[in-house]
Amino acid sequence: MSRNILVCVAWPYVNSQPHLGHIAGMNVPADIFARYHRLAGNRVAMVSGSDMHGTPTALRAVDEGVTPEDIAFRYHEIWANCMDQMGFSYDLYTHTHTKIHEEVAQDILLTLDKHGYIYEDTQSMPFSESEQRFLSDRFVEGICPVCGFDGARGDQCDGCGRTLDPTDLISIRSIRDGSTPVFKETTHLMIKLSAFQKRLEEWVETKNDWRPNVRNQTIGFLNEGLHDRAMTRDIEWGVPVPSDRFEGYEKKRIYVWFEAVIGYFSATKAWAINSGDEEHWKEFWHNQDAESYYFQGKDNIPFHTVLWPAMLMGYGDLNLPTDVVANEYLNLKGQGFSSSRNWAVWLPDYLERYDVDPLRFYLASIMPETSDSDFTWEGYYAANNNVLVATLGNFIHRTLTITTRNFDHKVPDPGQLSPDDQSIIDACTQTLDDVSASIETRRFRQALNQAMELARIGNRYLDAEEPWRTVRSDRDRAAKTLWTAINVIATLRTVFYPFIPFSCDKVHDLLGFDGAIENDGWNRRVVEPGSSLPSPKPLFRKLDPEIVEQENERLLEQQKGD
RNA sequence: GGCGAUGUAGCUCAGCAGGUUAGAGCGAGCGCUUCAUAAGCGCUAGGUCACAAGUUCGAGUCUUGUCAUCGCCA
Repeated sequence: MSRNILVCVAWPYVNSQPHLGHIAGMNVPADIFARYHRLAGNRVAMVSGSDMHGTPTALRAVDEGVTPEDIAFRYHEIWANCMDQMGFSYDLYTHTHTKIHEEVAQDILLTLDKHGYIYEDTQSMPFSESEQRFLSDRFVEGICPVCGFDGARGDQCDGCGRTLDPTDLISIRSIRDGSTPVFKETTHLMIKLSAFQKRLEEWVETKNDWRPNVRNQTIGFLNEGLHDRAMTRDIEWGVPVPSDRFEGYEKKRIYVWFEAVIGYFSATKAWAINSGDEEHWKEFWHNQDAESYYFQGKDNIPFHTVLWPAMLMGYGDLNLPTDVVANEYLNLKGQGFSSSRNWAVWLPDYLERYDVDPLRFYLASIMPETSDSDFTWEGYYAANNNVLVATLGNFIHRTLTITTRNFDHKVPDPGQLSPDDQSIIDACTQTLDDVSASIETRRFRQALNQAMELARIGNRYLDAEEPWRTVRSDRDRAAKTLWTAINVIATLRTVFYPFIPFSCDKVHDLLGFDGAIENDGWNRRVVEPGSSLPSPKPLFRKLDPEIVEQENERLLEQQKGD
């Protein structure tokens, strides 16, 4: 029975270009998951896009003296291009500065209000008299009252890490013009999160298959008790507050924490409209059998396991997350990726010089599923040359080379398989089942290892059967061996497709298959005896060992040059 | 400060309803093979399972405490 699978990927804010740390824990697993499900015959909607209204984007605009739109669209374009080049198979990759997103976000706000979950409250906020505007937390700085660091922001001190309130800052000033703000009362809309406490607790209780950190952190968050939160703020950049319902909010916007998550919903609607069936989104949000998976970083867990579900509950009749797949972080040579310090392998830069699949493969193999992991060029090099080329690529290439040379570019007819041959075919079936089960339960590294194990089985099988020898002494024997090995390749094509789709398309062609892989389903497409095979070409490029040194140099240069 | 996750061979990780000599892949050493992008296959070496105390006939596997890393909250 075909299922409806909604794949939601975190919305990056667009204040820099993407680097490997951004994609390793979110886009890569989400795409593996989505491609697997499509191949398995399920209906998938995979959506995400740029969070245009994030504070970092507005801050960068201040730094550069341009508008937030300029920054947001500049980087959105780069992101969208990279997503495409990486083969991340979004059904829609959009952004939050669209008409439909605005409408949907406002509709959610108004509906929550109609259901009694919105109220007004006043708070004291820094106000710039020179600019006649309120300054949100990140737009003021001053001396930290705890450690004395001069440059602490309104929300946090970078000197000691302490969380702050703007009122705590000594010698508070605006980061925009250095003027000293005064504190003024301002009114905001609040969401009554406390109303959802019990329902959320009961709901989370049922989620036994969530990863331990997701589940426990959510329970911990709920145990502290939910506090109502402001969901508007004094800023010009963002989604306007509906003026026919709320007066005096012309210069306020919906708070980005509230609005950005709505992107999952608005993007599904936008995708449905694009696809020509406006109601199609309901199959993923209303249909109670639909499943939804949210791929996130570990810093975002409560937003997706508590706040967003609360909003959905308050709105009514929308599906809550099936699972929130939160990954840890990818580091770079032991240190966290940092845009500001230019400590990063930038994706556009990578894509200019290297292939996509080796990166997808390496990132999947070191996916930070249970703890932070580390990208190194040594590791990348080794994964490419010692595993991708040596184990997988070599198995495929040696099999096809012997076959095409000795059987006139035709798939040999195996006749009756021996028990040894049959056990290899059984291993193919087993691998399909194993990889499927691992991806279903979101264990991506394990799935990848299980897939690679089949290539090792294939290599051992060839070494044991020695078809290059039997092709002269016992041609029927060689035919059985090679037909069997080619069927292993057909299986590898399937089980690796979620991870390295570009290479699997090539394998599909090397096997002389027609049509698209996705039409073949999650199975071993049986290779027909007598069908013709093109001349094999190596799937992967071997890397020169020197690239390790070069790339490490490059990282240092990049930092210096910044 | 509170909460959560993580800490197992050089590297990446399994193992955790407690039970024979702690496993895999990569890397290293040795050997075999030559169909293959000098790729493949086999064997070997390599671990005080972060540290300490405790429960138990028996603990990477349970309890408590400590330390380290990362994240969240205050």
